[in-house]
Amino acid sequence: MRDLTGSQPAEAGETRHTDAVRLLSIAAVERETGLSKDTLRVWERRYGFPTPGRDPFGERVYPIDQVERLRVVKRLLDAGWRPGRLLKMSPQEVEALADRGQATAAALASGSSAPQSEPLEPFLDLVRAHDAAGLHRELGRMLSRLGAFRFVTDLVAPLNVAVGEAWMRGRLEIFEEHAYTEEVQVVMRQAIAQIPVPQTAARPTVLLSTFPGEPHGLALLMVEALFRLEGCACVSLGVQTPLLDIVRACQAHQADIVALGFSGILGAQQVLEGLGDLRARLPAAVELWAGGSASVLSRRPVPGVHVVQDLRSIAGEVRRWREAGESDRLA
Amino acid sequence: MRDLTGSQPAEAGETRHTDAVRLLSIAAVERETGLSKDTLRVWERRYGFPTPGRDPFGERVYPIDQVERLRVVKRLLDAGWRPGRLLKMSPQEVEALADRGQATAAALASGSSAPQSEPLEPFLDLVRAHDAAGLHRELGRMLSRLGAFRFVTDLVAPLNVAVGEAWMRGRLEIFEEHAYTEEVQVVMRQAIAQIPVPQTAARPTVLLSTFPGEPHGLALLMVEALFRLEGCACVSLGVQTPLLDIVRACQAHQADIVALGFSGILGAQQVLEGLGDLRARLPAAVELWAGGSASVLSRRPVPGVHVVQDLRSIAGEVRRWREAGESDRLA
DNA sequence: AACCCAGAATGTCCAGGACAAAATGAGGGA
DNA sequence: TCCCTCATTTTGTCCTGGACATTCTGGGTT
Repeated sequence: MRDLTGSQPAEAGETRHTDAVRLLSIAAVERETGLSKDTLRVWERRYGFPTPGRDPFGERVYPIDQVERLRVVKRLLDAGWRPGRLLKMSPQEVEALADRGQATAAALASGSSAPQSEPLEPFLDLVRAHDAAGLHRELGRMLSRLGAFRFVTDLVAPLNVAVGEAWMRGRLEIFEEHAYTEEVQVVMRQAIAQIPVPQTAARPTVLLSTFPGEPHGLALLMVEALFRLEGCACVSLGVQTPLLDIVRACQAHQADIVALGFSGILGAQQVLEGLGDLRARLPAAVELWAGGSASVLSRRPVPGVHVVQDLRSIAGEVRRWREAGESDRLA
Repeated sequence: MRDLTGSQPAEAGETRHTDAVRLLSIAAVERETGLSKDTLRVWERRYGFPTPGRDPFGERVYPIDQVERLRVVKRLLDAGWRPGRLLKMSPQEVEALADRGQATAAALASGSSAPQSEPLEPFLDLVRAHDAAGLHRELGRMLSRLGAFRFVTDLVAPLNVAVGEAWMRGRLEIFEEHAYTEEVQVVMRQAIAQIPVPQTAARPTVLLSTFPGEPHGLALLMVEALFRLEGCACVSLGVQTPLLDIVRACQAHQADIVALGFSGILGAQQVLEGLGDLRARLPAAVELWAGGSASVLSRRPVPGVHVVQDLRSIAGEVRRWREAGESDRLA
C-alpha cells in the first residue's frame, strides 16, 4: 500500500515527515471526503480542481488544504450546489458560500423544527477543554433533567450538528470530535438501558443498521432510544451491514421495520441504488425507513422507502404503523 | 442510473423482478463483498473468476451465486489464503477449505491462552437462535457472577475468538456476528459504568484508540474495563484515530500510556510503521502499549513499544508502571 | 403556469498497462 | 534444525483517456 498519510518510518527524515503529514493519497482523500477516486480524477480533468502534486511514482498527492476545501465542496454539493460552479470559484468564495449556506440550514434546523433547543455552547466548551469527565457529567445531568426523548431531540441532535459543523470548519480537532462521540455514545447507551423493556413480544420490531461505508453509528443509538420509548422491539446490527445480510437479519428477526441511517458520507447514487435494491429484496410487508442528515433522502424520494425527516416524527410514525397494521392484520 | 439490481418498480413484472434480485452491479458487489472494483476487474482478467455477464450497456452484472462465492473467498482471504489459489479452485473445494482451513489457527488460540474459559456453546447457541434478549440476559448474569475482570478475560475474550472463528467457517452469518458484537458492547459498557471512578486525578492516564483502517472497537472496551479496574483514568477516542491526532490527544489529556488495539486487519508493515512513527512522535515519557490478535506484534518487536500479549497481564503491567514511575518522579 | 425538449453537465464504468508492496521459496550460515 | 537474506512471483492499487446513461438547465411552446 502506498499510503502517504503518516505511516512513513521515523527514520525517513524530517522533510519526508512533514510531507507525509501534509499530503494525502487518492485513497485517503476518498476516505476523508467521501468523493470517489473516479470523481476526484474527473474533476481534475474537467474543472482543474483539485490540483494534486505527484509523488516519485507518478501518483497523486493531495495537499491537506485542498482536502479541506473538498470537504466543504462536498457539503455544498449535498446542499444542492453543482460542482461545475463550485470548482471554478476561489477558495474564499466557497468559504463564504459555506458560511451563508450553513446559516440558512442552521436556521432551518434550529428555527423551525427545533424550536427550543438547549444552549449548546457550554458543551462545545467542554469538548474543547478536553474535559471528558465534565462532559459526561453534564450530559448525564441533562439526560436526567430532560428525559430521554428531549435529551435526544433537543440536545444531542443539535449538538451533533454543531460538532460536525465545527469539525468541518477546522474549529475542532479530529480527536476532540472522537472523544465527544465516545462520551455521547456512553450516555446514549445509558439512556437506552434506562428505558423499560416491554414485557411481551412488542410490535413493531425494528431492525437498525447502516450501509457499508457508512460508519456513523451515533444516530442509530438516538433512533433506537426513540423507538424503545415508543415500546418497539429493537434489534441493532451496528453499522455497515451488507445489504444481503440486512435482508437475512430481517427474516431471522421477523422485523416489521428496517431503519437505516445516512450521514451524507455516502454518495447520492449509492444511497438511492442501495435503498432501491434493498426495497426489492425485502418482503413488501416490511417497511423500509431511512433517515439522517443526508440530503438526498429529502430531495429524491425512493418508491417504497419511508423517509423520516425529523427525529421527533418517529413517535407519530410508529403510531401510524400500529394503526395501519391493525386493520391489515384483522383483514 | 444504470442500476439493474433492484430499482425496478414492483409492477415491472415477475421476470424483470427476478433478474433485479439475481443480478448485482459492480458497485453493489463492492458493497457486499468489500472487494474493490479494481480488484474485481483484475481478478476477472487474471484468474477468470468471477465471470459476470453484461447488461445492454456493456456493464458487468454479477449473478448472486458468484457474489456468495466471492464472499466465501473474501473470508478465506482474510484468513490468510491467497487469491491465485482460491480462484482456480471449484466452488466445492473452496467450501471444503472454509471448513477445514481454520481448525489449526483456532486450536492454537484457544488451547494455550485460555486455560479455564467458561463454556461458550450456550452463548453461541443464543447467537444462532437470534435471541438478542436472551443473550443480553445471560451476559448480564455472567457479568454479575464472575465480576468484571473474569467476565472480560474468561468469557468475552474467548467468546470473541469463538464467534470470529465460527464466522470464518461460515457457521455464522455476518448479521449474527453484528448482532452479537452489538449485544456484547452494550453489556461491556454496562460493566464499565459499574466500575467506580477514582476520586482524585488517577494515574496512569490511559489513552485508548485504534489506527485508521482498524474498525474493531470491542477489544478497546475490554481493555478499558481492565484499566478502570486497576484505578486508571481512561480516555477512549473510539476507533480509527489518525496518528497525528493520537499525538495531539495524548498531549491534551496529559496521558501516561497510549494503548492501541490491532485485530489483524491491517497489514504487518502498516502496523509496524505506524507504531514506529507514533513512538517517534510521542514524548519518551509516554508509554506505548499495543495488543490484540494481530500476530505481527508478537513476531517482530518494535523498540519502545510495549506489547501486551494477554489481557490478564494488564493489571501487573499497570503495577509495574506505578512502581517504575514512583522512583522516576521522586528522582 | 405547466409542459417539453435540446444541449450541457456529471458521475460511474471500461480497458489495459504499470508498478510498489507483500508473500513465497530457495540458498546459505549459525 | 532453525533463522536470516535475497530473488521471484503474486497481488492490489493507481494511471490514462474514452464512453455513455442520467440529471439538470434554460429556453420555447402550448
